[in-house]
Amino acid sequence: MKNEERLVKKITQKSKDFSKWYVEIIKKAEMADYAPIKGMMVIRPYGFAVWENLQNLLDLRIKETGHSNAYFPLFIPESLLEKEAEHLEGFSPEVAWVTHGGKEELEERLAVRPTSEAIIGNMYSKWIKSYRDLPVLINQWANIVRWEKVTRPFLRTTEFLWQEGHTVHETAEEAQKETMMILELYKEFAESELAIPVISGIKTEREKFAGAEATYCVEALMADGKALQMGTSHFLGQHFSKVFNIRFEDRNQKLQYGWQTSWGVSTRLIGAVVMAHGDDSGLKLPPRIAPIQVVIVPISGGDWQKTVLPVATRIKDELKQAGIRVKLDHREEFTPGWKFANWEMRGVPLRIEVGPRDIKNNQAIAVRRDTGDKTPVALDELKEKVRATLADIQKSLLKAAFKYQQDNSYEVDNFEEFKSVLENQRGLIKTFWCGASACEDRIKNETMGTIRAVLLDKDKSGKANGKCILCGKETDKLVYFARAY
RNA sequence: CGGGGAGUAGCGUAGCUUGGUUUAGCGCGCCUGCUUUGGGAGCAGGAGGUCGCCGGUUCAAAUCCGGCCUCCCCGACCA
Repeated sequence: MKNEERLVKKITQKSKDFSKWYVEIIKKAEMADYAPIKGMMVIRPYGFAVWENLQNLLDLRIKETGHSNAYFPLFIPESLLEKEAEHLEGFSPEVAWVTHGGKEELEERLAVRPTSEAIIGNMYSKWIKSYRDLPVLINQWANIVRWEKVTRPFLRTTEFLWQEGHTVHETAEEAQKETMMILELYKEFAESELAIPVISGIKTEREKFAGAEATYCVEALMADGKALQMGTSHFLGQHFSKVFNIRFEDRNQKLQYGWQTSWGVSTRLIGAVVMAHGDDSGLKLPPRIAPIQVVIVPISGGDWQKTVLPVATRIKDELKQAGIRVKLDHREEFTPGWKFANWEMRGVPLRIEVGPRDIKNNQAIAVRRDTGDKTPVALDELKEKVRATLADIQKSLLKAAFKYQQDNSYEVDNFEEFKSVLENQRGLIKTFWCGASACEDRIKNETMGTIRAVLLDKDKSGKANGKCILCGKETDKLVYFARAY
């Protein structure tokens, strides 16, 4: 008990003030820091290393499914952004404009991209002439600027990093298939790499991407009971191809407009990882994306440099050779206890302690960040044990997050109960909705709950019909409600 | 964007109401030395500040006034 108190003495408790806890962890773990411009942050090396790991793992999947990376301009001429009316209307409140080059005012304002459909559509119209040019499967990793009014590190920042895929297909079916394939890819990625279980579905008219025919999404439930959108996959139909004139001659020698998709995930995912797994001692990073998977803390004291350090160094080399991201913390200016707490703050999944006692027994102590379990491990089994434990930590983080999601999911069918859940427990509410924007709006006004996703048929598991939670009308739309970020 | 709160050393803060007693104080951290080191070490000595920025009032401003910037909370808006 006393130990636990000491561990948490410097951090705001997660349960007491979630948003303060969140910001504090991000700053203390040196993930990010505020920049002197509203809503902008610096992603510090430790945070950026998480992003790089996450990026590599996702990039691999994007390429495995046939896409290539490219890079398009940061600026979009106003005339291009204006072409798709809904798109412009949706984004115009958040666009940052460049009006001058040096001292001269520009003839035409340039938007700093809030997303790249317009500039990419413009280029695609030049590149696509025949069905033989299709499909076009391009992704770009880029920065985006949206002038948001309320910002929070990683979750919503004025500038953020993301990937955006932009594809063009011969047929609606093929584009639809791509949209769904990416949705599944995001879901699999979130669960197996970030250890965050997600729900998926389609957005309502109100919530869909400006200019899309349909928006599909993956959403996760955070520790404060609010939902966070983790990624979106849009079926764009021919909205953009018509205004950007992306036409091709099809197999029957007829001119046709291309069918498009776009999809993206951002640095927001880092915020999701922080919120989903962290606790009162700091971050808990899933081993798959942790910049440091194993930290070795030698117990200093006496002639440790001659006895303990060589063994610790040997362990480091062995693990490194096995492809494990390992760090040996041999700093003399800090005591072991301080290092324990510090690496816990940074969310390193596994700690290995080596001291004089261990050396006598030819062992080391392995301590898990997720459970706190301490286990002696024989030195000659260490490599295999570490590998297995990291895999197990990855699994158990997902399991714990999944349990949380289950424990905070509700199925209700009367509005009073619905209101009470959103007011008190929060969490995800599965219920029926008639499909009318009027009901959606009223529910939002009265409860602050929004429809995060309309379940796809395949996820409904037998529940075909029910009554709208608000108006009682018979409907087949099963939806997830939640308060959202 | 509206309402409320805040900004003093790397972090947390006292001082502000009632301007001068402050050479701006304290805790943690930092530096040096010695002793320590299995859950945030101890002692001794030391360094570190344009009091968010700009301007005004005054003999005198961290303190009073105005403008601006940034952060937090509540709402509106929004991927």
